[in-house]
Amino acid sequence: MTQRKVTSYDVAQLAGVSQPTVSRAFDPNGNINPSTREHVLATAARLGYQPNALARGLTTQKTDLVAIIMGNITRSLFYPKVLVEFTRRLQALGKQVLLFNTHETRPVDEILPRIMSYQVDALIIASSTPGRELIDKYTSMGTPVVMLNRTVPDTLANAVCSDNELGGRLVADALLDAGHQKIAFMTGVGVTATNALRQKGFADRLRERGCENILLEEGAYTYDSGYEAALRLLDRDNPPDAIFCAADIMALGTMDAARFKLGIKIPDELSVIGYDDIPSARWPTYDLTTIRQSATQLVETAVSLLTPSHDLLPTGQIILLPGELIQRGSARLPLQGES
Amino acid sequence: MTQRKVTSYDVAQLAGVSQPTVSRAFDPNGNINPSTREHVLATAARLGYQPNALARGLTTQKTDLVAIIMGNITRSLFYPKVLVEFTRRLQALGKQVLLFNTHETRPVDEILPRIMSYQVDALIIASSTPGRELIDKYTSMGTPVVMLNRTVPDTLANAVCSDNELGGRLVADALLDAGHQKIAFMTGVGVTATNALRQKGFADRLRERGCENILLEEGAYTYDSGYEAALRLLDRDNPPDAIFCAADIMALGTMDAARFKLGIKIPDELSVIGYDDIPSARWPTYDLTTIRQSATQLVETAVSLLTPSHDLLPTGQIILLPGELIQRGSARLPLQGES
DNA sequence: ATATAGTTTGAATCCGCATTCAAATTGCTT
DNA sequence: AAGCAATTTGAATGCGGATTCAAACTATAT
Repeated sequence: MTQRKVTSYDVAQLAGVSQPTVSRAFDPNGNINPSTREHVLATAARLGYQPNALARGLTTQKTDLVAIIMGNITRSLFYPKVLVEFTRRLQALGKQVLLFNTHETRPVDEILPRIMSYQVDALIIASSTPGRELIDKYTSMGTPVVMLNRTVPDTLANAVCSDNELGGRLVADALLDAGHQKIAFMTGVGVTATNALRQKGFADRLRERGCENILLEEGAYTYDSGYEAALRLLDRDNPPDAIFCAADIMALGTMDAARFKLGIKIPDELSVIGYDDIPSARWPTYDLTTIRQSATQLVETAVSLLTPSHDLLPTGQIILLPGELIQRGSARLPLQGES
Repeated sequence: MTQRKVTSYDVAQLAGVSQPTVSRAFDPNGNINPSTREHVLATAARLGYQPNALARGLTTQKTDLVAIIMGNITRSLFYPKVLVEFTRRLQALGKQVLLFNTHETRPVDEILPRIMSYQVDALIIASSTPGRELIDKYTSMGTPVVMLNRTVPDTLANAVCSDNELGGRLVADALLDAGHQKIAFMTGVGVTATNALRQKGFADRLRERGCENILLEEGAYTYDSGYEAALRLLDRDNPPDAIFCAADIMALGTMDAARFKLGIKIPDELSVIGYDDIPSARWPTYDLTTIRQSATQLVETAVSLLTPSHDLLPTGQIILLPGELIQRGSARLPLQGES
């Protein structure tokens, strides 16, 4: 039942060579006679031998493990998509993904040491924000750290972010161009950078164009919170005629609250715009106008930062990827200037 | 920049003890003087020492790594939920998750050896089906293997599944009770066991109650495929007045196709029932009647199979978890027998 | 045939920690 | 105070491969 694992010594013995030779056979750059390699590999295959990644990692100081740390990813399909893109790409590079979930009650900093004990080659942090000290500790020890859609000021780690501020500005322009006056912003929860930047770009641009009164309502990055926040926002004396939600998933809740609970017509009486372009955004029921944030592109960029093609890995870089306004049916279109 | 990692020898030296003593200080059951332990741990903390999990795994033959293998998980939030539940629970047990994605072009069996090279303590396979040989190889080597919602006949691995056949039967009863006659089933893609069992239970029960004509249409576990399949199904001479979709996500597509493309009223002219109870199912737009399959419960059960509280791990077990019909507004309710 | 450079190979060692086993220490008993 | 068990500790070793270095062998040049 419990047969011992096959080791390189077993293969060596059966193949009539020494253990280092087996090791070399499995090293693509190993100095070994091609015929010997062939023989060793054949023997290995016969025994079902597979090098022990732990032992290998111990000597080479390289594990091919990449840790991915994510917060709550089940609010919408955006982060699951990000996760899958990461694992696909990393697997293709021969890396394996060590996955961690941060919980409200279990902050990043507590689990980081546990992660690092596995000697991961790199660290990807998405949708949760670690403390600067730890980040810098690992970065300075030579472990590349890349944050996704989060930044930590004054750190050595790199970050790849959607240009949230630009996204906010794009939405502001779209709403003003469509002639909206009473405009609201539905925030995400907490002081996540993404949330704040989307709001900042949005508010800044509105003000630049002379719109000062922005209604604010707090959501929590969930459908339900969007639904509730929309009710609070719309069920008042002077309700907004346009709502920009910090995330698509809240926009969906907003639309449903408006349409089904309050009987408000979209986009005739209310424009709703989201952020992310999750799959449901283009379902006919919603047909949500939104800022597209490409998971593929974010991940691609993040991964490229991990492979130090540059000799010394860059530090403290923040790469901003521009989003794109996807105009669909949930928001009034810009006036054609025909008055 | 690249300072060497702190090892147990460094701690030992600074603490004035031997390396084994450091090791014992970190072992909760280690035979060590409490005061010595305290001193060692303090020194370790001062140096920022963290035991190397690789080295530890090499000697103990236990890595606290659990591999999770999943196929395409971004079609709906069901599998992301499963994944998050797994990582949460496993993390709580001190385990780490090694995540793998199977791709159409990259079958499970090819990546399994790579996974096993990391000496994972257990293997969880969801939404993709591996070959029996490999499964048995690892199981017999002492690595517990648990499959989720998949089974492989005649294998030593355990499986935890929603009782798909029962689910199908529940839906059949609900539709017949509501007086439906022209009933259709929308399949998932391929010969996944879940899909086939849902269909079997559904068809069997319909036949048992005298309904022989079941329309079949093939979907692919996506919103779009559900949309398309619904069009094919409804845009014919004698269209069904009830559709049971093998997954919620297809049911959503079906509803939108019916309502928005074909102008069919739900549930007055058409009943739609799904399977899973994903979050969107209870959004007001959809209000989808469905079979609830609890991710939490599936995961909980699967994890309990990994911790061999039983001395010898059970083999070849298939645990079926009953689903529950959640009646919402997308399907006509059962007639109250008032004729 | 002999010297020399280039290939291949194996013995020894290391990676960082856990564990075995014997030695040293401590505590109690009588 | 001697005797013995229970604690506590350290030296040595192993886990499974990678790597260094020197030895053995091959090929080429003179």
